[in-house]
Amino acid sequence: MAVAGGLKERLLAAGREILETRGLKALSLRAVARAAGVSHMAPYRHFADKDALLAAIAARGFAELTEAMDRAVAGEDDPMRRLVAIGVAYVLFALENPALYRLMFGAGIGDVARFEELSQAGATAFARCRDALAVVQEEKGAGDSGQSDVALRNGAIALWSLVHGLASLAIDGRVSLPTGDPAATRVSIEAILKSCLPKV
Amino acid sequence: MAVAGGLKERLLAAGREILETRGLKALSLRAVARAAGVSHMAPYRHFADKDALLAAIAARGFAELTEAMDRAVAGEDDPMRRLVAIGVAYVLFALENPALYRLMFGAGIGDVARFEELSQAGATAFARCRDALAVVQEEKGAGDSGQSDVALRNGAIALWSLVHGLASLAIDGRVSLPTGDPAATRVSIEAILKSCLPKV
DNA sequence: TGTACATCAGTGAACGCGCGTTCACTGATGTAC
DNA sequence: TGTACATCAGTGAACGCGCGTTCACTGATGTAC
Repeated sequence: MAVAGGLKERLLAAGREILETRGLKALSLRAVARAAGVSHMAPYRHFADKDALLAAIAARGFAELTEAMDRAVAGEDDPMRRLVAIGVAYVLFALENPALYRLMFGAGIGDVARFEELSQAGATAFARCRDALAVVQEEKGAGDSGQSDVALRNGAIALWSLVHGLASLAIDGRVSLPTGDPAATRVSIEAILKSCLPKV
Repeated sequence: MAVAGGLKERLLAAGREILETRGLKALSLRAVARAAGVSHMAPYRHFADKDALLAAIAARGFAELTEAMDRAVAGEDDPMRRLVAIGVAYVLFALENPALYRLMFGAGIGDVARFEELSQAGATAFARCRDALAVVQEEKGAGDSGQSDVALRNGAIALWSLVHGLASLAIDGRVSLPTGDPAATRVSIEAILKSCLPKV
């Protein structure tokens, strides 16, 4: 039963599907195999074990998130506006893929540290935030030098914390954002992020 | 076998213990009963089901977190310093109780919304952050009025996002903070938080 | 003071469940000579 | 062109596991009369 794309791709797609329709708890190896129309042992041809399959799905999630951030800044030149656009895109991605987002941060995976591909994909997404912040900081403090490396590192961690925290709280229902109108959601996220972002 | 404190308290304590020593996955109803030295059915005398037990443990966690923040600001009068102290205490609490912290935000609980006690305890903790921020904002913009309610709401959500995000990223190993020396940990958290907090 | 009954905390056997993983296999495809 | 063998993706039965929950129970304590 060799369908176009190969079983590996089909398993990853089936996993994504289960994740968003039935949640993290339903994402078992057997359920994924079932959804892909294959015996429950077939996934072992492509993944060492269950966690390897989950980690691969999570890594794809980070790649998608990175793409979403890239799309959000396309055609925008102002550094501060780019930074805000990235933050908004980040939170929106989490809102649209809540279970995937949780999986990306290790929920349900035994030992996250095993999977280099996953931490790399996460680092790439983080780098988008950090780079956008760097441009804003350069523009602001054009004159000073010295300890700006530390300032960038701390600022980047704070920025990531801010968007990750808001995304998590919103997903877990601890903070409620307007959900009906997409534009209203964006405006609301933007207002929250701006209340913490460096003024320009 | 009626030991001082009652079985309910012992079950909650046993749950806390398992959580920190063996993690969230090991926190089953049967394991808690076992650790409390009681049959696996005994917990049903005190909790409707497994999730009710977990939610009770989580609610205690929020109460502890609130206490930790209160201790952190005791004897400190400067509003901005109070705000930072609360943030640092928040993140430190999460670092010291990672599995409990995850449980507090619903990890492993089927339907968090069922448990009013839990969401109340969370709201109380959140209120500590919001109130500390309110004092800072009052002091800053003593003259203006008008839409400060919205500004406070957004600022409080951003502040909570910031500390929750940093706590989560640190717990999940996505951000590494100095762990050996407690003082160094504090300094590091403070530096990160300050790079995002309103300047005074 | 004694008897009969109700309440209540905890017991322990049993259930059905889906899980991850093992094992030995089938059957198609590729390759060496 | 044909034969023998290796490789490889997927199969399906079977395993042992711990789980949450059901059920009928035991034995101690409280209470009414």
